[in-house]
Amino acid sequence: MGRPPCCDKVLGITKGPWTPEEDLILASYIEEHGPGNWRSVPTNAGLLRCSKSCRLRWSNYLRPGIKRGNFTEFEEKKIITLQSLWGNKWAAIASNLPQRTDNDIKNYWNTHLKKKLKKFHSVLHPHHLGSSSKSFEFLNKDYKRSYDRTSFEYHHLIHQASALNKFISSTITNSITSWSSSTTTTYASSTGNISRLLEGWMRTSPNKLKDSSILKLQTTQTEEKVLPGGSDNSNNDNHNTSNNNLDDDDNLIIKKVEVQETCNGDDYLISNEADYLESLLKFDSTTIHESTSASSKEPQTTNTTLEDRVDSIIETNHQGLVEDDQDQPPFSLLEKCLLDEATGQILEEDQMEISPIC
DNA sequence: AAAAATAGCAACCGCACAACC
DNA sequence: TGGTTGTGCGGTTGCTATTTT
Repeated sequence: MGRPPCCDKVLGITKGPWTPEEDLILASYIEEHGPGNWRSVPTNAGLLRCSKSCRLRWSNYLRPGIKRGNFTEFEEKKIITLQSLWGNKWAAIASNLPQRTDNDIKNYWNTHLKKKLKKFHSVLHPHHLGSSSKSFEFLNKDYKRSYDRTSFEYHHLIHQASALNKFISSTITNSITSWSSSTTTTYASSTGNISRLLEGWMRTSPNKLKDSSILKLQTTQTEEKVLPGGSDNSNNDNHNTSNNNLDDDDNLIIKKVEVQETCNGDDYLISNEADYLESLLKFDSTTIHESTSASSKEPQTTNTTLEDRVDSIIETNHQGLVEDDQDQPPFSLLEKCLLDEATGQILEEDQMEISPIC
């Protein structure tokens, strides 16, 4: 069976980068008719593009409300956290960052965050160099099954979670200064995006739009100001990013020294596991109850052994994954710890809770 | 100053799945 | 019930800009 050939196999279909004219045509059409029925969009709008290409262009670039440019430290830590929980579920992650597209997040992960995590992994496991491309999959994997508390994996998870927690805290703290000085740009509408495009296009092709009606359209249809600097702005963003990367590299070096200083023996593992488990137990039992078991109203006892408590945490976490109809997202305490301790007031900062993965 | 290497990102590709007929 | 279509999604590619040599 299988799908018939995509329309982009048809001769005469334009591929490659979109021109400002095409963007304008598409945006105008969507604004008039609304998104949907993409099959008919190229024909009706008079575009020599495949429907898929139109949909992607709209959803990843022209759609109103898309924020482009630098990711904030809050967005960054949210991506790191969610990726560690869900893996490469970019659409799900993007749903928690409404102004970002899945493609944008994916690119940012692949070009920035993955490198940071790779370095982090190499610091943690210098003897496992080269196997760090999936640094945090241990969380995602372990998230999906129950644990044997006597197993090596269990202790390894606790250890890595502790290290991850510290890493995120360190990265966030170190990046706050650099990120806070950078600015992000919100493109409130598709016409705003097109204005930016036109600006950039005119810079590279100053003669192209000399008498273009599109230019007139741009200046008359939108009251929005083109950002000062236009494409230069993005260049500045790139510079900022580069500087940030340098900063992060320095921070990672410092971090490496710190880790090496504290990783001098087995005591490190034991003490940190103990510390981390202790930190887990500091959570109010009501919080555990509310975040993982909305259906049960029974109060949680706090007079239990450490092992029992951890078992309870993991068990409720596991159940949380199974029960789809819960009001609360299936967040484990471990994950909540990572989230809260690593990011400070992550939820308070933004008044936005993380949606459960579908 | 020029060539090579690298980074960043927009766009493409192909699979999966649900809705529809 | 099975085929077709539309859409969503994640992985990958290829172009351009920037940095390094």
